[in-house]
Amino acid sequence: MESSIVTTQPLFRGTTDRVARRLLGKIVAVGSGKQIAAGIIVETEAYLPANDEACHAHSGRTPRNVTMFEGAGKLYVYSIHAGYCMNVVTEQEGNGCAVLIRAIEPVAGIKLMKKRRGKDRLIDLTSGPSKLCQALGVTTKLDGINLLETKSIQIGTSSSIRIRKFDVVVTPRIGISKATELPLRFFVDRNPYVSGLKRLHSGKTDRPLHV
DNA sequence: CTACCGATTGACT
DNA sequence: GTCAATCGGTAGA
Repeated sequence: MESSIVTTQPLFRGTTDRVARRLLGKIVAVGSGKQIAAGIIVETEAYLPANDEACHAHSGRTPRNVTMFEGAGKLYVYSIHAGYCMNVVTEQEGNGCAVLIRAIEPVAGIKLMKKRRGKDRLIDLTSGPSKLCQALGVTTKLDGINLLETKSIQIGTSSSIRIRKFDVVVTPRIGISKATELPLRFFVDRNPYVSGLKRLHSGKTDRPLHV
């Protein structure tokens, strides 16, 4: 069921906010065989190349954010507090922008994710940017990797995973102190794994994407 | 070198 | 609801 994720270059093409929207409903899979862990992306945020004070690249290159300037399709992983956050770099080389993956719905490797997280309930595995990195085993070792070339981590579609039709909700980004008004957070309406304030959903959060 | 600070999480009132 | 632990990155002396 976790077989062959199809990753295509057009998936990461276009403006950062468009890519953030497009990544909803796509599969992210890390590892292979018995050690695979995977989920469906249900929440993202866009960090723009210009006029975005919340973007790590806003003040130019630093050792941490170099990957953000390496063009669409690179994986940008950084450490924050006691964990990691993973992003898909967007747009052309030199722009400095990315899409943060904030939440996924688990679909494969649940046992492995529970072990890595030290939690047993599904809702505690991947309902936040640092949680999902821990569940998937993503660290800064994967920073800078090219998603179009590697098999260590794959983001795309899978013919063996059926995705339910879904509505998208757009809100300001959360957890930041600058540029807090820009509507650059995208999430799957009513999906229980979305992080943050659940009252922003249109109804009960009981609608998994995996069917 | 020291000091400050998060694109967070989890424990607690 | 509030709040502190945590640690690598960053800026500044």
